Amino acid sequence: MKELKYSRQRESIKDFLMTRKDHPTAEEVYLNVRKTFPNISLGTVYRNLSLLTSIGSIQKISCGDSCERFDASTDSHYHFICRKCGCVMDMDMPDLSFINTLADKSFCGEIEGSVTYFFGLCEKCSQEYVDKPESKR
Amino acid sequence: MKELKYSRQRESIKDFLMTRKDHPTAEEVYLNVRKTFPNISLGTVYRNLSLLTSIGSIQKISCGDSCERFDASTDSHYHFICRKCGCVMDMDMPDLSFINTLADKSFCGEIEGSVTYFFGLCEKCSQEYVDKPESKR
DNA sequence: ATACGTGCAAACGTTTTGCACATAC
DNA sequence: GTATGTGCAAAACGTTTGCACGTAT
Repeated sequence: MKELKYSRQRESIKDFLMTRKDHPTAEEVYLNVRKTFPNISLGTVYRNLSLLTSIGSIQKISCGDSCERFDASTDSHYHFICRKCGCVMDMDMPDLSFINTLADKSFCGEIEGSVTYFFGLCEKCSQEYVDKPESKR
Repeated sequence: MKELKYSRQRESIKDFLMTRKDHPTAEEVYLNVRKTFPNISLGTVYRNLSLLTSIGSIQKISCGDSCERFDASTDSHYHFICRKCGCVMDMDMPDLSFINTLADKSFCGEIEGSVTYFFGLCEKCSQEYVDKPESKR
């Protein structure tokens, strides 16, 4: 069994993620943590992000984007992805886990869970659509 | 506006996808289409897969896996991913689009749609769990 | 003292792209 | 004839890994 030792870098990565409500990519984490640890390497960031994910301390979000994103809040919640600006936001909405029961009814294996992403236009981007004349969209 | 010209390679890619109910990766498409066009390049496969996706002729499935998968059936349906063998299967289950309405109620932007993936054990893998003694799992 | 973490750089797997040639129209 | 498609190879991209050194315990 592998023992977990403290590291300032790991703490700093986790701390940074906790300050953010958007969902930074590994690169963004790297650029920010570098302000505190100028010599930290991208490899270390990846290693720690994946370690933190595996111990359930953070959550990895795979949203069909080219790269993974990370979220310090690990309680189950839903994400929205804006098709225009690409931002990823938390949704504040009721639990949907009953769809797993629904799925199970017509499925022969074993449903353990599900992931749902919503997409569309975020508040800011949908405002722009309303404000601008069609020609400028 | 870019004009779309016929190509035998593209047709062959689409045809191959239509014969498959699992959801091949670009690599798998490449290996199979190569039986008909031994000189086809992986680049051509990627170019055509992304072109077919953009005209809505096929569907791209991003399931947090390392690579994208492609599906010739473009009507909205749900996918299941086995956490053990990694297979991706279609779900035969009722429409869930009402969750978009549900999401919209507590959201400030504009919900255009959603993607849901179910995960767990497929029929085959869940059978193995039942058959084998715990020590062999 | 020793196991675990780090920085660095090289390697990896997937996908994209620049180019000259081939093909559809 | 011309715009679009292709094959090839190189590059880009995000991510992982091997190694020697550093640090926590």
